[in-house]
Amino acid sequence: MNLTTKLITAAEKLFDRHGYMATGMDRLTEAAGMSSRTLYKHAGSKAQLMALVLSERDRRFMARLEVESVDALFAALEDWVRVEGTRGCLFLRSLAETGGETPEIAQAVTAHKEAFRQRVSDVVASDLGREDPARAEQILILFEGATQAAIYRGADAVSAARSAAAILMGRARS
Amino acid sequence: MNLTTKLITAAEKLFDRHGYMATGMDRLTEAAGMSSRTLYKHAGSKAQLMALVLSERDRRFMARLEVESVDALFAALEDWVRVEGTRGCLFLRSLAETGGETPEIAQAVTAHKEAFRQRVSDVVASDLGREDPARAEQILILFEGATQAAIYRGADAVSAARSAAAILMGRARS
DNA sequence: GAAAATGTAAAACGTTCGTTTTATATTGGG
DNA sequence: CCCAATATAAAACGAACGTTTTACATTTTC
Repeated sequence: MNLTTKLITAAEKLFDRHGYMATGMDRLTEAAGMSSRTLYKHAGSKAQLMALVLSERDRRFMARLEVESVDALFAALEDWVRVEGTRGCLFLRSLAETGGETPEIAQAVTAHKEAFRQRVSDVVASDLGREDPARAEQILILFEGATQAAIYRGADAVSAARSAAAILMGRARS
Repeated sequence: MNLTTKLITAAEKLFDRHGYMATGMDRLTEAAGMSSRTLYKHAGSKAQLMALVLSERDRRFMARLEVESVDALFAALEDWVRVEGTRGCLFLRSLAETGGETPEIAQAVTAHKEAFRQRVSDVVASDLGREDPARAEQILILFEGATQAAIYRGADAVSAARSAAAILMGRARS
């Protein structure tokens, strides 16, 4: 495990658990086990570090969504929250914390959300055997809602979303 | 308009637009048009100010949800995002920004979300003429999802959630 | 019209912020 | 074996953080 990977892993955990702005560079350097000089050589700045974290998280999250049915999509989310916990969407959280005014972060969020939207759309199309943009938008909303509601309703929120999605997909098939 | 109201109004706007942690006390005092001494006499601390903001927002938000049908619930959300914009749920955002480690804030969020859950449950019951906890959970998730998705999908996310809710409620009636 | 309450401006508290610098140690490749 | 390259520790940068204090002005109230 190289230093950059170690840094990004430590940073993701701290940003996720305590927030982006609330996490100081001293905590970052300590958790990553490196000097601030080395940290800045690898990341450039705090905002760029956040962007690196988001990029890595996008890779890891999207890899889990390589499925072909809407039901498998929510099963994947159930796995995700079991492993990663229920602290909401790190992308939208980082956007909110910076007021959308940090270019590197805003850009990483936009890229991820567009890829995510496209993935949901593809999964719906694969499931139905045809495109259905309106239904895909509804499934996306259930997915986001499950992520958000799970913060205070727990993992049950995901299974509730899963069954709602099954009803909507059933309606699309008939 | 008394000073406390003026302070809370200014603080809500700044916290919402730029984030809680990213908003310094100097910006707060300037926007509220008062000295820091007066601000601290009214709010006590920054965390208590955030709790006051959340309490006021709860009052304003819940007042809009005094409806009797699920469709009216989403119509109310459409009005809300038209007036307040699409920056997500300030309650869950404040919780995330503080890592859930600030008691005043965590408590305000818990209280609001429980009241919100109860309201959704009541609206579903009023709409169906009977309790339906599972359906209420699904509607809650659509509501949260619309709020969250609207950040990057715009206000259309709310109407998509609205039509999904209509399908789920139709299913519950038959 | 004195007293109490409530406001102001401004400086200072010690701490932490993100970032850079200086100087030194370790280490892998030609 | 030496030389880049790459790491380290530690101090320092000015600025901003949340908060408190000092000193003074204004308004409200009995």
